[in-house]
Amino acid sequence: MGTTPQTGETGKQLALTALRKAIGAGDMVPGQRLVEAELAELFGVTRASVRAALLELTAAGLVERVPNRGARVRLVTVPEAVAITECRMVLEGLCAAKAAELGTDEQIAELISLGEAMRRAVADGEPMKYSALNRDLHARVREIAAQPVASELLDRLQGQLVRHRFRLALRAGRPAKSLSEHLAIIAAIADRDPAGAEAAARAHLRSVIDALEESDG
Amino acid sequence: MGTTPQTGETGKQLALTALRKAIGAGDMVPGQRLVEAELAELFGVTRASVRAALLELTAAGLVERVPNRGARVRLVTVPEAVAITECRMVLEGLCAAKAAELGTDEQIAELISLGEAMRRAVADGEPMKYSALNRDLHARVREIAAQPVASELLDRLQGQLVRHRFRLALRAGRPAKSLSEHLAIIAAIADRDPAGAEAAARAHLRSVIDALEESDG
DNA sequence: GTCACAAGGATTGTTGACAATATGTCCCGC
DNA sequence: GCGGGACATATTGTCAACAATCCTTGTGAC
Repeated sequence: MGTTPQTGETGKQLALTALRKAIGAGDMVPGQRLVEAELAELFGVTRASVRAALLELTAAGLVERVPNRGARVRLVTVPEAVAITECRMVLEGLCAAKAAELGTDEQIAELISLGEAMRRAVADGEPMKYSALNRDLHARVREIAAQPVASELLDRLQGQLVRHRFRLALRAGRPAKSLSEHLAIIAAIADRDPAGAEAAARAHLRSVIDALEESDG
Repeated sequence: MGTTPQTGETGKQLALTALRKAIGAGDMVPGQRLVEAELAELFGVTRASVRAALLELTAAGLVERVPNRGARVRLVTVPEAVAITECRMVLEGLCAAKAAELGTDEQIAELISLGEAMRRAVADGEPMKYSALNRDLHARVREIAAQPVASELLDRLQGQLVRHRFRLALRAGRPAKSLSEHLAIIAAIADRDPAGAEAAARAHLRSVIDALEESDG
């Protein structure tokens, strides 16, 4: 879903994916000006396409636009990242509770095996693999919760944190702490305990917030 | 904030406010096609402005767009309204808890007087005034909570519910129930009790969800 | 030396025309 | 009578040129 860079895309879609990738990869640093004409030439599309893409990214919260002064890559400060994560906290809590309510046996078995894979990744010292599994787990929980609205909001919030999440994954000792929190979420969902699942999800993101606040600078 | 129809607006802003108003007022019914050229002539702006406005409204969740087939007013089903309200529930819970934490004495005094005004509005049988005060209260709580991120998400969600909220306000007996729930939220915030405020806010929106589900059709 | 002001340059916002795409219809073959 | 394919139409997506706006820089008066 996230990665569909089909060749036959329309100009706007092309500009959109290109810009998303560039911002995510850090090629465009926060605060950098995004001049429509430059981007148009860079991506080989017209200014109108770039313009549409910039509008969409503005709505997604990735770029900032001032009426007659242009667009810049949005800078997400640490306090803002904390506020975003607080919202994620309650929304993921909602999803975890719903998942505990609605999950089928097979879905829960999948979650458990995902948890096992995460445990192995940490044991083997593969932070990148762990990070990928981490995303899988959150996505899976949201899918089970069958809450498209919450899921969309979470996507939106997540999109603004690419830079911070990247920094966080590299902190020593973080994966081990994160792992036990994730396993607690899985256990509560497996127990069909909505309140417990919500509490576990919240505890996890509270811990992410603490880590964020320590790492300011 | 919501109503700024300044005359000197740019074309896109003009189209945006006009479309918002038209959809909110019900002039454009859900499912209705929104043809760019028609709207452009109707509002006296160019197609590009209408286009930009439609993109923004799509991001806001008010209209639906399929790539080469145009835009329609988005239809929000009752189950979807429930899902939206569930998200509101946890986010407003977060804001209420934060408000209980951060509110100054004056701010809390304001909330209490707002609650008094609501009580009077119900006693006097003025549902419209009550509804306005209701919006004021929620806005005020969010302002005290100082959570721009959550606030923005709530705005977005609220925007999709205009039609349903309208129907809900007219239900008999609803204001009285709603009033006591609101007073409970205010009391918990005044007691500086974050957990209690969150629980009260959740209880309130849970009751809204129940009312929504009863009123399907 | 500093402030006010005006010209210049760069960038966004707008306009109208053009191309691409999807839908609906009609006719033809079976 | 029914299904399939080509045409006509309506609508969106794209393009290049124009107008409006804002920032910068340079100049002159005090």
